[in-house]
Amino acid sequence: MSDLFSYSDDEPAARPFQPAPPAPTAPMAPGPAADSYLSVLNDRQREAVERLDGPVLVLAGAGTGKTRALTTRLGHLLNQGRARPWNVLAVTFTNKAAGEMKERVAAIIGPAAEQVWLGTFHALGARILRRHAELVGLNSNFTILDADDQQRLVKQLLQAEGIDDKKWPARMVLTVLQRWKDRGLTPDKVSPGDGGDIAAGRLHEIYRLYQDRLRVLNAADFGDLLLLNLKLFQENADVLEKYQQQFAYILVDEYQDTNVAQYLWLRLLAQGHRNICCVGDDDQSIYGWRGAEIGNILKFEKDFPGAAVIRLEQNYRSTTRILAAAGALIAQNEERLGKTLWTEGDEGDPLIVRGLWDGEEEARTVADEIEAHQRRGTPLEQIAILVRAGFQTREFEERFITLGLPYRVVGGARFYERLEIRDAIAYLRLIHQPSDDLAFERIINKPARGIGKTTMQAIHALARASERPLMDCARTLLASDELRPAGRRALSEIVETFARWRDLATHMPHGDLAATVLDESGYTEMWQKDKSPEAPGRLENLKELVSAMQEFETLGGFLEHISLVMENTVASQGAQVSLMTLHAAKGLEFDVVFLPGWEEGVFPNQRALDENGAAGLEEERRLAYVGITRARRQVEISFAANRRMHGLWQSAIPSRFVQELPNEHVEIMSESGLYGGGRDVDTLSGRLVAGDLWDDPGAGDRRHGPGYGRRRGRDRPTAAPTIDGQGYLVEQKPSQKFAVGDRVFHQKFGMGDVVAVDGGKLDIAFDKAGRKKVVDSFVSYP
DNA sequence: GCCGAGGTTTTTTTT
DNA sequence: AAACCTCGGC
Repeated sequence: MSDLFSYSDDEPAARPFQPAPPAPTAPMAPGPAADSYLSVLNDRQREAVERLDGPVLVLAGAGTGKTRALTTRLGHLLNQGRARPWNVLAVTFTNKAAGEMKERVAAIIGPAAEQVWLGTFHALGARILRRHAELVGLNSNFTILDADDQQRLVKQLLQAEGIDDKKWPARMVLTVLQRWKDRGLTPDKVSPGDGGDIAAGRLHEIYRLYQDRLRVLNAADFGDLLLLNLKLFQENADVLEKYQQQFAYILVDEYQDTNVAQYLWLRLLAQGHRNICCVGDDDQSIYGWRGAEIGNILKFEKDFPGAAVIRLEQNYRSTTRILAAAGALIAQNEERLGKTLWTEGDEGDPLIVRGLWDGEEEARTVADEIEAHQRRGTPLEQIAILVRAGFQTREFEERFITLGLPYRVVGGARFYERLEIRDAIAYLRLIHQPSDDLAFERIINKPARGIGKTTMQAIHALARASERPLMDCARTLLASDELRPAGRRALSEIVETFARWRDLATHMPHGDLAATVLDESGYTEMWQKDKSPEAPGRLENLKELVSAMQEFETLGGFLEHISLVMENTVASQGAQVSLMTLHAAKGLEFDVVFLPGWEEGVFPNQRALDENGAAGLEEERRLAYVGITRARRQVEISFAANRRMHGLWQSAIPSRFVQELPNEHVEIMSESGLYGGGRDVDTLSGRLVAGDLWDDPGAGDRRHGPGYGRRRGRDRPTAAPTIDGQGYLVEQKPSQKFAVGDRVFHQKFGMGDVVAVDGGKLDIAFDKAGRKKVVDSFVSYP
């Protein structure tokens, strides 16, 4: 019996898609309008656009015009009259991608683009769910919980169940729950043993409690938006059929990032017309940690027999050397469909790889290089620094601030995640949806209005006993004699005020409502009285929130926006260098890309390696591939020999990815001694030589001297670094063996005693620098 | 219920 | 090193 609701890893779907119907008999006659947008496409892209029927997989390498093909396809099928806008489902992963697509489609077909079901998986899932919420036990005004809400909720559950939330942090518990949801597993599909010993071996129980709690709160988390769609479709054949009929054409962007739940959702919806077109690049699958199933794209042809597979391999972005380097790197991965990018463009410059002494020097060097690029005419907004993890931006920011170099951090702390904004939203949520206990708890006594522990305990006790929302219980308690007069008065006042606001919400524009609420609640006043330096900024943010609300038709619409979109509202002003994580950079391109922090443990990230082994390494490598392929003209990679992490110095060795780059496309600029740590350069397998400026590791202050920042190409000083393509592949000499108690010398930290030995890593108590962990090759006997 | 001292933990990536 | 948390004193 077929089971479209379940997923198997290695077998084709129980009831696979039928082969594509034969291509339309009458060839389409492209009108003049069609010509204009089709003529700019290459043959492959054009095929991806014109093959409208049956399942199609477009394997689109980086920079091959993937978005253009997808968007044009959407415009084309509407333009051809194949479907009405609302018969098309177009799914993306990010709101940004959705917005871009909407814009481009509008350019082809005009305002009708608005009618297309175009959005992220989550936004579309929510849209469908709101229409049928009652069928899955929710009210249509359900709240979408954000990460913070979820975590608080799990923490409460753990504590209520007497599970040590130190040993099993809510964060960790939630991650596993989310992975289950990503895989389409509802509590009934999870066995008691599946959680391992997490949450004292009671994770499945916690999962069930968590879901129960969400129902009571009339809330859904991100995973539920998909999961409840599946439940809805599974239990209501008529609803499913309606959508299957409606969506005559389905388009999916970034297919390599879909998780199992999303895959099942698509597979169900595609059953109606079987016109599904997925665009993706297995080499850019970098969301495995979020449940993305690279297998979805790898087995597309099995799932959709007869699927047309179209490869887009002509790259319009990068130089041949960048493509060659990226290609050689990614070729080390086993799990891939295989693509070879090519370009008609220039050869370009080699990639630059720099070994530097420490993180500070790395930041200094990158900043100087950026200024050099700027002088040579590259605008700042065409330069990006891409890091593995968010915290790595800090060193660069500090350097840029001292230099006065304008920069922006993309995807950092988000507007809607700020404390004051979350508080303000909690007020609005509670007005919109009185059973939102998380919002209730957040603001019922903020600002302090005399609702203390005792009152809250009474409310909680009743809520637990009656399984009713806190706001309800508060009201019940007010009608009883349970509360002490002081608490009662305070509670009564705020509860009544909320009732009044709720009434106000029905006739007042919600922007005004928000202003009124913030004012009357005393929330604004609380920050006005606050003397902390952040307070004025917070008030600014609140004002911004109120004005942002004006753009929305309804309060519900606004709340949906903030739960799902959550994008940074900071508009980029003027020319700025971009600073972001590799993940955030996907889909973007820049003339010049800096890739710092290429050290083992940092990139590839140690935890990715520890937790996911070979698969983790491959994902890290794909991340490197994404990074390199962001660049049009120039890539500058760097690694530091020493880095301060968590307050202590750590030594590191260059990332294995450095060595995986092809010699002929790489130019090495390393400080002498960096690889070997005090060892003579001659002991390296080649001639890794640095310029004279770099020979003295203590020359920190001289590094801004003449000649700095122009060590490439024609500008290179005559006594310049000799770059031998074979040179940098460092043969680590067998490490010298050190023993506990040895007296040793380190270039930066001076003399010290070995306290512990762990393989190649030494724990050393330095006389001056304190205790550090250091790789043994940086240490020698005095 | 608020504040500060002291101790601990942090850093993977995000719809 | 900085941010976060917890606990004890007011």
